[in-house]
Amino acid sequence: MVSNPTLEEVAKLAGVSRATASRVFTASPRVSRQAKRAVERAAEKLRYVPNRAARTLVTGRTDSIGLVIPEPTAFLFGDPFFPRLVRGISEVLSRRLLQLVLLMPQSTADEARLEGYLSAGHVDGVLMVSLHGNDPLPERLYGRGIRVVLGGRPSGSSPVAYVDVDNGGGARLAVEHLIAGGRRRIATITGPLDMGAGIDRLEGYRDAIRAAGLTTDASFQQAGDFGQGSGVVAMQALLDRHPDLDAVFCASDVGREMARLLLASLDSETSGGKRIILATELVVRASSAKGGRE
Amino acid sequence: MVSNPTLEEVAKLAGVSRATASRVFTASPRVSRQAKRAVERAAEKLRYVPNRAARTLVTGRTDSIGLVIPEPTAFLFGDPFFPRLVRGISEVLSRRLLQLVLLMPQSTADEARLEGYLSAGHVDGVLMVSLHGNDPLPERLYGRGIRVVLGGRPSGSSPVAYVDVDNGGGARLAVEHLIAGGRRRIATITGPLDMGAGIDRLEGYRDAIRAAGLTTDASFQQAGDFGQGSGVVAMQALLDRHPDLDAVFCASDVGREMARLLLASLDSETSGGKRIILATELVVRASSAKGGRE
DNA sequence: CTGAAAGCGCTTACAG
DNA sequence: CTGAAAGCGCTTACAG
Repeated sequence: MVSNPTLEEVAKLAGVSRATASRVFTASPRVSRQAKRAVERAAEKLRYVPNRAARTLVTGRTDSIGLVIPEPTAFLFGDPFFPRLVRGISEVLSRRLLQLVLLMPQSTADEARLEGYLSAGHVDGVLMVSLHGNDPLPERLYGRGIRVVLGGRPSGSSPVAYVDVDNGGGARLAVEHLIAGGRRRIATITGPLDMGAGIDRLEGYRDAIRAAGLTTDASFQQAGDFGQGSGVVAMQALLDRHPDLDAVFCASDVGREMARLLLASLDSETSGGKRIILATELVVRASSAKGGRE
Repeated sequence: MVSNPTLEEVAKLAGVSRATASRVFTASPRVSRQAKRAVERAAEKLRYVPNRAARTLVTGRTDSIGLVIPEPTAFLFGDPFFPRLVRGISEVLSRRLLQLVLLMPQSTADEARLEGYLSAGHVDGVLMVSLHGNDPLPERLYGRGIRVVLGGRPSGSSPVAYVDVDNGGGARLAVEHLIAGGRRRIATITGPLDMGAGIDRLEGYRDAIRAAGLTTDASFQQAGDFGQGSGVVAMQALLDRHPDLDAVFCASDVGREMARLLLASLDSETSGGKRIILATELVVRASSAKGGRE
């Protein structure tokens, strides 16, 4: 921290009390225009910026929000999902003058320290996305009374609020579309099965296959991680097992639209409800048409 | 923030004074084992976490470091340079129990708010990378007495400390290698010319060309932004103008090694010196060999 | 080793 | 509209 001028000094220069000076910076209406002017002038001259720690200590607010993404950065930066997410969240918060603070724990030790950081009152609330299986952080924070909202249903049951899209429905829709197009030997490259999104999409795939009376066994399913690398490998494995596949439902594909929906929901001030599931819509692309095998 | 238990409550439960309790959390040696034990026990029971704002207010430290990357997130996440950078910095800080806080201003308004955030004492120091031309933020922070270190020389002159690699020397080396390999019609796709790295690499290219007595004019130079998309476009433009090119020096190529060097230097505790320029070494790849035009 | 006390820089009832 | 005063939750000389 820096030896900034204090409110006291600003007040003195402006010829008012500290209380009045403070009111100017908290945008209180109870200040005369003269006083306001004098304080603003003094602040400008001294290049005053209110000390955040002091303000937070009394107000209990920090005006910043943490976005926690517990993914290895390499993976994180390779995924087209995240830029949109970060940018969208950033815009929403920006409009409310909230500071977005990105936190990317890279190890268990990092997560432990992060819990301390968040518990100590550094932020007013926490958003967490890309949560895997048994990550205990959300519930621990929740247990401390910290506001936390998850992007994506956690894989287990949890009291923590979350926002999600209808992954199961979206997957079902997609696979039904393939079936309607005449495909019969439909495999799937799943997402990570320790994530709600991965589980739900696989479930949707199965539902559609089952409903159509098609046979499918585990050999038609191959795990991926929503990433491109794993997709290539998985595709290879599927083709080795079933050279005559006529379609593959790729769980990661749903991911593009998710960001948009997630953000749309963030924007709608959903602090009341606990669970928010948004409808999905099917986006039909060329590769699902007859003849394509891309 | 949350209604955490206070130090006072912990002290009471432990049967000691607030001062003694505090000493336990600041790891002061002046505490008896009994007292320490009692305080730790009480803290655990109450799930106590020291209030950061209060501690910061008296110590003046936050134990967190801001990493400012003023790039549009889309671009940012597409660049292989950043994950390594973030991960590396994260590791260094993690070892010292410092919290890394990523800040990505997306607009001028964001930058203005960010200046306030950083000036208000939220972090103990600021790292900034990927600085473009006339960004005033570094100097403004510097003017406030905030510790700031830039990754990469700023394009203009500035009193702000920075760490950089020898971009000019690296570029020269690369082009000399091409010349030694018999290339004569060597073009360059530059980096952004409002960044030190872009400028310096172009300068190195020119030096090598000139020293070899080769002719080169502006038509052999095409601006890029270190990104892949701009590279494709630039390459097209160069080939349109000079279909007989026999080599292209691509400024972005040097970028891979930069991250490594930058991080190596961060790790060497360089708070004393103002300017740090690291030597570059040439990495020869297949595409520079005779016959390649990749 | 321990505690009483001062103080970090703000905000905000409270009483004019 | 304004100011004196209390208080937010800590740390840290200071004096034992």
